[in-house]
Amino acid sequence: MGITERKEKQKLEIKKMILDASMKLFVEEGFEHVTMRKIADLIEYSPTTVYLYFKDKNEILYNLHELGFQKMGEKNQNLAEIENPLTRLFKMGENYIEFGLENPEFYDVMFIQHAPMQVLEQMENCDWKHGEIALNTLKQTVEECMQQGFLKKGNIDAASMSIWGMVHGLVSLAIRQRLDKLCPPANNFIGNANLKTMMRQSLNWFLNSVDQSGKKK
Amino acid sequence: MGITERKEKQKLEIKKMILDASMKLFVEEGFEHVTMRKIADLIEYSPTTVYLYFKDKNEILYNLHELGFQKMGEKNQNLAEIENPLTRLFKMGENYIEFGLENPEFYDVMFIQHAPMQVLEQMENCDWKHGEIALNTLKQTVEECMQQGFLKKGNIDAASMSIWGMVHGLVSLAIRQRLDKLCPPANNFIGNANLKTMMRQSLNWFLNSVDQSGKKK
DNA sequence: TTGGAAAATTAACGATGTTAAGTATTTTTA
DNA sequence: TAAAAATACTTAACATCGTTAATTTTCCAA
Repeated sequence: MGITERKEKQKLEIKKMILDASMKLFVEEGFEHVTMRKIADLIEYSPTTVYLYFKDKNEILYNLHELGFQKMGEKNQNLAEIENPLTRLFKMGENYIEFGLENPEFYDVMFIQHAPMQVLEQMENCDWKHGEIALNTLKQTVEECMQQGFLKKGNIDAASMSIWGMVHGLVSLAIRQRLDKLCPPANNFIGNANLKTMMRQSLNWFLNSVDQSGKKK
Repeated sequence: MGITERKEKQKLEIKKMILDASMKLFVEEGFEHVTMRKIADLIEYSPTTVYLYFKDKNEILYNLHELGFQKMGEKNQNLAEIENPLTRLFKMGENYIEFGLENPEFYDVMFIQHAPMQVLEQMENCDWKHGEIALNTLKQTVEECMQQGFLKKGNIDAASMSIWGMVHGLVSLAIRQRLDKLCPPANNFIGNANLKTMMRQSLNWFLNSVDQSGKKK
């Protein structure tokens, strides 16, 4: 029955068009410019048509949040080959910060906006799959670090949360303009080298202080 | 000329009424329920009257953000008496986390929402005074910790940002529902003891790992 | 008492997300 | 192939939002 098959393909195509349009809007014009009507304009359909493919705006944002995790995953492909778990941990942090500063709109919908979590709450299996996966790879690395004496042994969950918290804290403060006026040269902006350098220094200080393996280097 | 004086007092009173109404709304009903019309309803004036006392909604939110810092300052009065800088640092973190979990709406407008920073950008002297003051007391404590050998000596700014980043990261992840599904007992909610305990453990692990003063205790 | 400033209101504009009802289009059935 | 049924899409509308312009009411001074 090739006919329903084709129809489903068309349906998926339009879904993709909608998501592409949303992405274009929020990457190029920022989050608040992602509106149902502008999306409809871009794909040249009427606003209500969008509702035939997505339940509501939150569902669109949920899908964008998923695409964000996909994009972040791609950036993290350079981690697998790093043997030393502490070096890997540092690179993970560096990747995370870079991703956030380079893709502030994606970062926003992944870790700051309410919308995707609201969608999650109304699903039958309402786990935050993407968050769990990401956190688990962090935990794994933290565990390796503890086993090899790079990190003080202790509650792996607590330690992982510290580290995630730290990098998320830096990135989200930057994205929400809390560091613009605080970091030395007054004219910082997201993507600015100064900001990134400062954040890398913070990460560096943290991991150096935390490193228990005698004096490394 | 007591007449213009009284008028100014009345003007201030209405300003206060507006801010009180806004606070009531966002504390009791959450951020997105703070609307100009609801504020007007509460103070029993027409919506446009609010604009005679505040330039726009952002300016109201800016004032709420200021009140938040005031409230946070009150909570931190228990710090002055703590001699040991590392103990003080821990208490600072604990206070910060508690404040965030107990006043999520205040925390939101202080450290997450765009609005207050947008107001700042259009002021002549556009420093983020409140942020700077708070960060400076943190820096001071970090410096003391370094001088007394509790923390690895290094860039004070970087170290301070690490610590602020960490606690802000934890609180903002919690406030934006990123920890609800992640922390063991599935039914976490803001204000929940589990969440708070987990965060304290993270803070604890962090500061213990970072502590350089031989084996304390 | 009246004229003018100050304070407050009404009405409206252009957005927003979303729903209900109606129209085209396409597919299935007789 | 023509009628019936299902699908796809649009138009119109609702309630809400922040905000501005024009208008009315209130109040004080000459």
